[in-house]
Amino acid sequence: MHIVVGSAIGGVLLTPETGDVVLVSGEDFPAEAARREAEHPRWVWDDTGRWYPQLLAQRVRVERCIDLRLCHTILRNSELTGESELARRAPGSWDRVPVEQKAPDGALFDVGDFDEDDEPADDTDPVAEWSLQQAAVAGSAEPGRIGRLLAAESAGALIAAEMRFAGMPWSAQVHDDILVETLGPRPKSGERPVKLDALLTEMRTLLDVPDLNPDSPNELLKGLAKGGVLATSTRSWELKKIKHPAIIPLLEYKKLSRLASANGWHWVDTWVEDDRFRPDYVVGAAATGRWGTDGGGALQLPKQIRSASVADQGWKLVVADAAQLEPRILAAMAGDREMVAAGAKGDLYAGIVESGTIDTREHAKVALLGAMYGATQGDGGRLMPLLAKAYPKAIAMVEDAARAGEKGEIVSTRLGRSSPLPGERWRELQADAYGESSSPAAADRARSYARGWGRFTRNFIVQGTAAEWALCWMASLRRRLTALSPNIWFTDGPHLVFFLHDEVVVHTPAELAEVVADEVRAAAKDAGELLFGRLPADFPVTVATVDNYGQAK
DNA sequence: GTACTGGGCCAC
DNA sequence: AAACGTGGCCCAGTAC
Repeated sequence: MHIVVGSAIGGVLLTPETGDVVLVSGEDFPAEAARREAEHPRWVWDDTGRWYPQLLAQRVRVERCIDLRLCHTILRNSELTGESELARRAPGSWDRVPVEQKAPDGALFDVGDFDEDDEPADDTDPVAEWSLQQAAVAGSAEPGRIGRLLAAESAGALIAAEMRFAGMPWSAQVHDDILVETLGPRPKSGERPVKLDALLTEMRTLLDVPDLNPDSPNELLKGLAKGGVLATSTRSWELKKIKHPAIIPLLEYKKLSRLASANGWHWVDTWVEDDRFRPDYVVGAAATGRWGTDGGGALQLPKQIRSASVADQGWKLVVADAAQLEPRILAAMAGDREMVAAGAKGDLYAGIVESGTIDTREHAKVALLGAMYGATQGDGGRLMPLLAKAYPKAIAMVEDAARAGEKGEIVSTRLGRSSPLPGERWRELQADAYGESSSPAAADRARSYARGWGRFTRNFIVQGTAAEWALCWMASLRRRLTALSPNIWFTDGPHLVFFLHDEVVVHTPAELAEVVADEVRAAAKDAGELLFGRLPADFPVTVATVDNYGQAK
């Protein structure tokens, strides 16, 4: 049973699969949704971010949905549905950025101005779009796979909205303590924290450059030169190679100033309210299906401040991450039983060493990462060929994906998310390299761009399939957590509060922490089966039950 | 003032 | 050791 939700003059139009179409006022919509949720429908709407927050605000939670815009994007691009009517149509309103989303710098996209020549949009009816999508799935060679992807993506949209609603526990007080400890007391605006100031004074003295400006790479380079330090750039790892007493306070300065600017007092003021951190998750932000965030920098919470995420009194954080997820995805996807076996004992890299393929764990790691990223130099590039001998199936799969990308072809994940085509400029460059007026330089450049796109497609299939695994993991975990404490509002029981590629955090009453940990593991098993059936591939998760996020790992 | 780019660095 | 994928964010510098 599904119910399509659309807006109409006078309110919200509900179109159930069977039964009458109903118009309810916007005000009555949450109550009506709550009433119908009892029958466990799948809600079908254009953008989860447009409908679900108002439901959550009225304490209405839904079990299942289809996010038409997210699904539209997948279906338009997927190789599995390339022949569908939906994919063959000219771009329309479903291919546009939804009106709520913001452009960089905070300006709103004006959807009306998207294309001046466009007719007024006549394709916005969600019922019609839903029919097209169902037809696309039904006509696909792999309806099961693509269908699972759409369900998982939509579950992700619900989870993103719920995590935003719940917020991640965040103690402004503990965060402030960390800042005071490392930087000194909060300075007046425009002033440097005292510890940064002391480091600057020390640098200036050691270099004998009283006007050294450490905040501009250009100025810093000049200042270092004036003090007799010849650096080619101001990157930390470059500076580390230089032996000079001023380098030590400089590196410390860079570290502290990063903390102050990215996650300092201003960050807390902006992103933490009522001891909750609420980033805006963007489902499917990356082409690979990985999520992004809009504001708050939730993709890059430095380890330094994670201990400020503190569970409520009587509650715990259950922090779980999938161990070596991407290489395991690679092994399972390729059906490489040797590589799967290497990971069976828990540490895949150690398993590779044990098999006699590569000498040390560290080498095994860079070689495998190199295979997935397309390393050509250093240890990764050098050692990767050893893997090709021991694990031909796995390595052939990523190599094939790279070759396809170099030719400008599409590659796809396990469930059928497909890579975009390279841009206009990329094609021009390739065409120029074969044209009559081609020069050796143009050919070199074309080859270099081709290899670049090959690295993207090589990584796409692994990163994208790992993102699918993570979506399935979370979707299953969400169901399981709800089942643990049914009939109560979800933030009063164990619930997801954070997600980062291969890691989740659940905020839970302490007495349920152990059960939650079991459910996290069980959900990982579900995810493996959803993607790979009964193939004997393990996706172990490490689980830590802690009082604050900093204690995990 | 706003828009854009590159440098640098954080996360996975 | 530092080149090899996906992001976000802050800052400085520059163009308008």
